[in-house]
Amino acid sequence: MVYQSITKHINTHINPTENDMRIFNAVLNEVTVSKGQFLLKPGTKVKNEYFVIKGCLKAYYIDEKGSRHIMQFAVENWWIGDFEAFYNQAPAKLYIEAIEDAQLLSINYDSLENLYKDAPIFERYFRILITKAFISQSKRILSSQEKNTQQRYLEFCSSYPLIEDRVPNYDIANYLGVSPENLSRVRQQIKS
Amino acid sequence: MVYQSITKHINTHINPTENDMRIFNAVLNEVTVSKGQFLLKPGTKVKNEYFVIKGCLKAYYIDEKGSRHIMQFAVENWWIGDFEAFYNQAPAKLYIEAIEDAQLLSINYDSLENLYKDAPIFERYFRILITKAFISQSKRILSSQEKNTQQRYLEFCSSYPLIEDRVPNYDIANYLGVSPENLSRVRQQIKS
DNA sequence: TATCTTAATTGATATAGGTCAATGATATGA
DNA sequence: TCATATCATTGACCTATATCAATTAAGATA
Repeated sequence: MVYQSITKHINTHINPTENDMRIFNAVLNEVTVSKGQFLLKPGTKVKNEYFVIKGCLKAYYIDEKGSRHIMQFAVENWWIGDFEAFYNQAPAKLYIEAIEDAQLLSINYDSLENLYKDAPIFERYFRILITKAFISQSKRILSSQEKNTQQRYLEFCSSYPLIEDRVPNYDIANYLGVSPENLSRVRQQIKS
Repeated sequence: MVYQSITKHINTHINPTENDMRIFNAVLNEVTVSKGQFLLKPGTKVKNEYFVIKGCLKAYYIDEKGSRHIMQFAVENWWIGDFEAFYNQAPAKLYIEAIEDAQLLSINYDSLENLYKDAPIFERYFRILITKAFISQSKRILSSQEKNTQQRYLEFCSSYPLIEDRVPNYDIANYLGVSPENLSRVRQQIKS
């Protein structure tokens, strides 16, 4: 059943009552998106954040020069969204695109605010999640300053083995902030 | 009085009762540190996070090669700490050093966990703060991928005018992940 | 004020990684 | 199965920035 994975995820972070969980499940909606399709495009108002039940997605920004920058990948049991736009209830800046057919649960902004009122323990759940996201972003910043492409690629592969073999190399290169040509050469070096 | 600035900061994010504030103020401790002194060094267990009442500080990491990487500056009304180590109750990886004589309020880990129990609205306060920190980190990552040194420097100056004229240029260069020589040349270009 | 230390600048050179272009290799879909 | 599009690799060349070294400027201290 679709709520199984998110229930498990929640229980690894907080201890909600059955009632808390009833309230929580009631605000979720099921969403599916097929490979290559978009969950979000820039300019549209960001109503939802998404929890991945099945599949693989990427969130990216396209700058004025037309260059793409992948902010985040998501696979099973990850949350994904345009966090800034969601938080500020502003138009999206990001694309969210399915790399594989995906099944998700969505929560919308107003429901979430109500949830915080009706079941405040979820304030804690999301505080913990955002804390962890903050910490991994800190590592990403440090890594990009401290390490060269090869070290960052190897680090990516060992940190996210479930992602590495499900997304194309040029997306990994992009996430790391290097050109696909450069990543290709680095991968050659690693082999030899 | 020392609690004035933090009380104001809290009230811009949440609406605590007087009792909530009493509980909160009771867990804070006053700390002072003079220019060049350390609030934290790697290896020591991270007991506290700090709110800046007065002064300017930097948090940085020194990697295996001996290179320094500034993760964060803090001036009045900012929180600073080794967030990862604090969250995991692990030994510090960061130095926190005063750039100016500083006056701070500290909150320790156990007190904070108790605070969440006794005055759960602070779960919301810190969720909001960490959300904002997450968003500005996202921007930092994007900026480092999308923009050259000059653009990043100008962006830094306009985003953090209160910091720009209080910290040395080589610290700004370091925060941006470029060499001081490079920043110096970029600053010349901007003038002309 | 003079001295010492720290920070900023400037010059010369090296290099990681970017860009452009072409070719190979895989997938995808009729 | 063949045709087409997508992705990965390779080569040649270029550029932003790093690094090393020296000099100048600005702060701090006695």
